[in-house]
Amino acid sequence: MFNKRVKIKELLAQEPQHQEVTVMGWVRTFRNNQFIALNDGSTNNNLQVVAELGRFDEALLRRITSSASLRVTGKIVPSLGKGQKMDLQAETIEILGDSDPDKYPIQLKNRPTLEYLREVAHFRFRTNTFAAVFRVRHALAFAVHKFFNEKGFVYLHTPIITASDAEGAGEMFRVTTLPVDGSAPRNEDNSINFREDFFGRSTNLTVSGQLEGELGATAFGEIYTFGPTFRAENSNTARHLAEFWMIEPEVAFNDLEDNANLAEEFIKYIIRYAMEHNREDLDFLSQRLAEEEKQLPQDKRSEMGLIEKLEFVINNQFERLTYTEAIEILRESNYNKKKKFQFPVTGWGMDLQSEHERYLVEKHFKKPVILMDYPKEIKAFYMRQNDDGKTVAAMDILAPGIGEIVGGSQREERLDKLTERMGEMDIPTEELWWYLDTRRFGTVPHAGFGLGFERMVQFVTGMGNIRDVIPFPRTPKSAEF
RNA sequence: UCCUCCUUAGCUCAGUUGGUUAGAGCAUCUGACUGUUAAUCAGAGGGUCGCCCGUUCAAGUCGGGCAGGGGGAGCCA
Repeated sequence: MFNKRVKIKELLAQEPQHQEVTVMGWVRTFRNNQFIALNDGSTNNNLQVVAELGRFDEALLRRITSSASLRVTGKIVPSLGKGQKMDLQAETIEILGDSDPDKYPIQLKNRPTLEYLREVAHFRFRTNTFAAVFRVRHALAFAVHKFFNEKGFVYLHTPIITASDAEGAGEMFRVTTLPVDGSAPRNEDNSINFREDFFGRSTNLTVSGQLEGELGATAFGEIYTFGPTFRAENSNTARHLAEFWMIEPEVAFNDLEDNANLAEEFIKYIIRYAMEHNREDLDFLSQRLAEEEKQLPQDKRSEMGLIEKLEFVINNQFERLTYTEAIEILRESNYNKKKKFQFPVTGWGMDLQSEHERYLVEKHFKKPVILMDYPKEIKAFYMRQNDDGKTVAAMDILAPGIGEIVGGSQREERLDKLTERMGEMDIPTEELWWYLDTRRFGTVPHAGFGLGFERMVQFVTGMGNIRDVIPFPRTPKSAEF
């Protein structure tokens, strides 16, 4: 009985010809004691249910309130009104669940802010903006798997609990079953004795699946991971989360250029997929963004609308240049000469500040930029050393409005070079014996990258805050829901 | 973690140089109307002005501390 319902999205695609249907969903608005805008989450477009005057009990109509859930049966007829092509002429209306309008926290007519909706995140999917965002998120996630599957990659589940703390990718969350009240077993020097812990050693939540990914790549040829990642950094920004989802492909026999090609093709593919399958939601989000930007001063508004921006990205080559070239552009820029940068461009070897990256992406090139070959001092130990002795085969992709969306590199496959670098950077080689073994037995050139999924969702939906593109955000001092 | 701004009704916000009973729109409730499109019209209820301490005859308003949130920065994806 219940599964006989028709989805509103399918219904709206049909022609009204007095077909008998059952729909179920949640009330968005109830106008004129007669017209119910019903939404079932399949689309932002509501079905107009008409409860003919006098046909239904006063007591029943009283219960049709914002977000009450209904089962309605009736006939689909051409609408007499102007805003929609069809109505559902209700024959029976059943309240599945009441919603007390005095207590329900979201009144759509009040234009609740994104910040407020974050406080009632358990209901925010019932708003058009969040419904659109999370349907697009779904499409992008699905496209990730589709892309790699079509290319023959193996989806490898790397561990969420890891023992190595040698990756240097940031602060970690400890995983333990030892008591936290001070009664944990101690060593002679009073440090915690983790041999007594669940895993018999100190463990953490993963900050990256890359090292394990490399183990897969050097057997399957190409793998990707797509899973949760955890960073215990005290980062309070619109683009950081303590728990986020990362996609990490790793490919044997690829060099840095292959790596950049893969990343660019991948990004374009998943955007195109969302454009083809979720056009309505993207149109809605594009409009939402335009509305929001109307309130900004002219010079702060985007030059392109959301749809326009996405089309531009999928139809144009990303700009590729080396770190060294980027430093030159920045040094020669009028911005730098007029001392408009907060951090002056001092010269080769400096780490790029986000204002520098933004200048390159948003002012100079006005498109996504792939920066390659960074000084080895500012990059991780596993990146392949270039012949110049100064740089490593690193690659960052910077997206307009978001900043770094991809970080990757060709990996150092030469055992001696790798261990030498680990020594210089105080990375314990003993702990990573299994990682180094790939360089001892059949080592191959290989490369990979990490793409922050939420940042990608931000880019595609135009949402300014990363907390609004993950269903239940985890950030410092915040883990409700 | 640093800089900066904010916190007043269920929501979004006004609130003057400190001064009597703190306002509006929307939401909610009651009534009217009935092919509406954020329906409309009339009326009603709704406040420990984030929390604590201080200055003052008097604090929503001034000062200090704390908490939460926004924007920017760092770390990064």
